[in-house]
Amino acid sequence: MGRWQPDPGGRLQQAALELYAERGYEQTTVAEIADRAGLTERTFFRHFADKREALFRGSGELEQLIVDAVDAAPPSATPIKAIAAGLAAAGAIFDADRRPHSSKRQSVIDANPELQERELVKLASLAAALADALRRRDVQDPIARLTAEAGVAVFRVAFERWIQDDSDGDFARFVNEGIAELRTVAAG
Amino acid sequence: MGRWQPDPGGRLQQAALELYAERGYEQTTVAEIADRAGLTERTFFRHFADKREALFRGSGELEQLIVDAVDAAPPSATPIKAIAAGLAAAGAIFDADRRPHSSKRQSVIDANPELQERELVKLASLAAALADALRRRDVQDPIARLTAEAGVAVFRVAFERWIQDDSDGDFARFVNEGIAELRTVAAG
DNA sequence: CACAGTGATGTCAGTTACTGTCATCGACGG
DNA sequence: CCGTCGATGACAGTAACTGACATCACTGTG
Repeated sequence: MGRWQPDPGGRLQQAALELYAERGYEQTTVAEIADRAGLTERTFFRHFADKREALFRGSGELEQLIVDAVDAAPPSATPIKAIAAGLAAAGAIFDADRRPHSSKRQSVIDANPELQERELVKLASLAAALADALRRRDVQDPIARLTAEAGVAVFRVAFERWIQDDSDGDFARFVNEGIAELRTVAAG
Repeated sequence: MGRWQPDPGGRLQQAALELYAERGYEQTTVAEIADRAGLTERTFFRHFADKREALFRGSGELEQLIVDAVDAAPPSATPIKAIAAGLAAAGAIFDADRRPHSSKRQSVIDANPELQERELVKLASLAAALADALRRRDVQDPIARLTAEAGVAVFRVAFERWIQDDSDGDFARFVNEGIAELRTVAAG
């Protein structure tokens, strides 16, 4: 059948997103996803650890992009500024990937608790990676960890605003807004 | 058989914690848990939505306790101070529940990604509830949300320190330390 | 142009989490 | 003593996920 057609992982991801959006995550079986991609259920599980992961392809690359940007921040930058620079770099993916795709994917996630659960894992992974990046900048714990967690909170707020935004603002702008608000919070 | 013996939910929770600790979460089947509790697998799923939930009994009550304490904080308290008061109130459960139990439970969670995933959900639920509590205090978004997220980060750090602490410090002390460090972070 | 090697896929059997349905038990009020 | 009711048991079924092995298509080598 579909043996040796290109990018099986990508086809599976696309099929999963479509089916999750069409009939809901729970109402979709892995066999159906594999069918639409011209593959078998067994092959699905060779590309993705479980049914949820099909929606989180590329999350590793996004994390790496952000971490690299934190590493690239000048040594003189404070921890929170380094994090801000890292998060702003995510715009390179988001602004290219385009909002419609991100929006569709996010609405699928928002409609299902299991997928939200997995999203939390990805964000926690990001937080851990950011904390590590700060430690490489000789930031001590718990400053490193708290800054990383706060940074992820800013990331979430910024992403949400970016998705809902009409005025075609770029992602970095929303990050900077969130950082400014974080300062206000902690000063209280 | 074990019909009509008291507190079936509690017995199931206890059996689950023991088995997860003895042979690991994945190596334990729900049927085994139910067996040890003198019940059937079907009854397990009447008390818990899934295999993971057996370890998170009472998380709702903990959340309620914290939220109530936030609500009880004086109107003059800043958002971050109200959150601090709420988190400190969790000591009423932790200091009573005693560290050995919390410690055993946490080591089981730390040994398994699926359980960590569920723990993240509970923390996210806490964050959402804290944000709601702040909004009831007329705190606007995104201040409410960011403060709540930062508060949960403080909670995690405090809990970790409390578990590892030798000197019998109470939970509230670690919360206040974390809050102080959060201020340092954001000022950077 | 054969042909062996290699990695990805298909096939199949099996385990287990989880659900729906109905029978049954034990407490409790009348 | 009896009927009601909530909790449990018994049983069948679905679907996620895994292990083992066969098979396909591409690769290079002669």
